[in-house]
Amino acid sequence: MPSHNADIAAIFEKIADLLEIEGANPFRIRAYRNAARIIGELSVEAYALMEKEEDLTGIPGIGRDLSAKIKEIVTTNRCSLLDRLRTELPPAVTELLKVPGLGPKRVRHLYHDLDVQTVEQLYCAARDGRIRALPGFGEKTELNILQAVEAHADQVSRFKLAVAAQYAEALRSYLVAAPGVMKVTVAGSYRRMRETVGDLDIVITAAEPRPVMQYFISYDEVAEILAAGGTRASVILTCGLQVDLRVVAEESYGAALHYFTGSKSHNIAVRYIAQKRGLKINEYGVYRDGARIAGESEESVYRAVGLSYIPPELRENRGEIVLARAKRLPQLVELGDLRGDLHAHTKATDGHNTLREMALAAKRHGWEYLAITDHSRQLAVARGLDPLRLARQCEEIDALNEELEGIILLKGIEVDILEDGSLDLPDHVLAKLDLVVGAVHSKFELSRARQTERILRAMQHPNFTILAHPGGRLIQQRPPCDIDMARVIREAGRRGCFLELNAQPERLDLLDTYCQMAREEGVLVSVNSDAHSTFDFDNLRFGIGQARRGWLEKKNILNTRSLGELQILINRTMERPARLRHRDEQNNHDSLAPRAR
DNA sequence: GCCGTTTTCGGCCCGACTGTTTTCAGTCG
Repeated sequence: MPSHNADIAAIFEKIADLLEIEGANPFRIRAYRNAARIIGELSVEAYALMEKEEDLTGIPGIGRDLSAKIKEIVTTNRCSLLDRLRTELPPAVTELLKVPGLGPKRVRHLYHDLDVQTVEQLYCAARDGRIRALPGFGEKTELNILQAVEAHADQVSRFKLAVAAQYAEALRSYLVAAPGVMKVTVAGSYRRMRETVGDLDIVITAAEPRPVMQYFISYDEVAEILAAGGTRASVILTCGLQVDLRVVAEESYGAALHYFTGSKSHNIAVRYIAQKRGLKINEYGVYRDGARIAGESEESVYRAVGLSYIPPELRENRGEIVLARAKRLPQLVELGDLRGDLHAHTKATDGHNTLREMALAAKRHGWEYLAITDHSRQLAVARGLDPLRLARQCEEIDALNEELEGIILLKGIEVDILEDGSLDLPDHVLAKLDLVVGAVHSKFELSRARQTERILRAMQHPNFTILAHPGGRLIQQRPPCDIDMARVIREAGRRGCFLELNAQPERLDLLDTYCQMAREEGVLVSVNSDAHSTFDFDNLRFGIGQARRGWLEKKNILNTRSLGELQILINRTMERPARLRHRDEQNNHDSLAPRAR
């Protein structure tokens, strides 16, 4: 089996770590880190490109040398440079870099002078007082290392976006009441809507920074103060989340916000462009010959370097800068563009609300339609529906549609895709529904070939509409299934099927890179809540965040369509409630007629 | 190690805070 992109990325990261400890050229190290990121995010496998004899040096950041190393890794599962580095340094020392306060220089000293190779050995050396004697170290540093290792043991590395949001929003409402505060914005990966957040970066404008800093570190939930200077402070909250806060003057708000939103890679690229134009960008503004020319808003920062405004979700240095220069950035979808939701559950299976409650909640969100898609019988733990119970639910939906104004319920099912790719309900049952959402809920560990075939076969069913949570992963709990997603997306395009972007905070599945692929293949994505209660509709904001990270526009999203347009796209003869049929006839909506697939 | 709207060689983002120094290196974001 050839190496996957994730394997290649891990090798490049390891090489970068080891080179850094060796004291190699920092730009060479950066090249490996860049390459690790780029390969890790690539939406197509490097080995697949090689099979097609495509030139890997066409990938930005991959030159002749790295291209050769990728080929070496793919064909031999080894990398001779890494093998050589391993003979010079024990690979475990790279673990020491993860200890806060330890960088490559200190790790090198610890290894060469004290033969410290592991975190355990580091802890013993600190406890025995051997570290303070090293040049450049002192008693305080030794104590910090001791505490960092102790804290490291039970540290949660990243927080799911929705969890971080709870802490961020509470802290934000505390901070807006700080003395003299004008603006408070949570920046960083939170603002970029990454699926997980490592820490919170908060930018504040205020005339006087010091009272704000004092107010911040007095927050009830602050467990530990890591640093607190005049304009910048870092704390750890009781939940374990680190918060970095920066206070700047009003005139620097845009520059500071840009800087603290990142990503790091995006910022480096933008500053490089500035440098080429004889400008300097820092968190206070954009400068020419020491004179401020921009920085009060992010728009002004981008304008100063000849770029159009880049929304935070795009700032990953994945090609957005080239498009911003050409003024061809996508017009990203917004939460308000949604006209309905195509995946929701009720009390009939594992949901918590009745049909009526879900319908009324959807109406309150201002939507035209809501698809009811309870589980099918195979999912016994959720009391999945058999044909009889499903038929009863359909009757209830018909009755509600006749009664309720301003919202239409669609009759659907979240049907299990069985191991062989068949669907969990008979064809004649599925044929009666408005839409069929297919999902894998078992046998996650099948081989890539079998898992891919399973899904392709399911999509070939004439009534199949949407593939739910395509990757099957649960963030930080379950890895994604091994699936050839490129093939699945192409097949969806051929069959006229759609892919779901499931907005549940623990799923956020389709991944952003696959959203980009779907967009390129012309496959529409349905951003669905998978609501199990009326509260879950609010999760759609995270789904829309992920869609925006995947460069999706309103036109790329299935459920931004009106009911009439949706009906054409999903190609079902929906039995419309009598009052709507009457209106249709009056308006002579020819375009609503279903089209043959 | 990559890259080119000055360049195939000589560049490669920038500043705050801490601790160990006694003017700055290391780390972090």
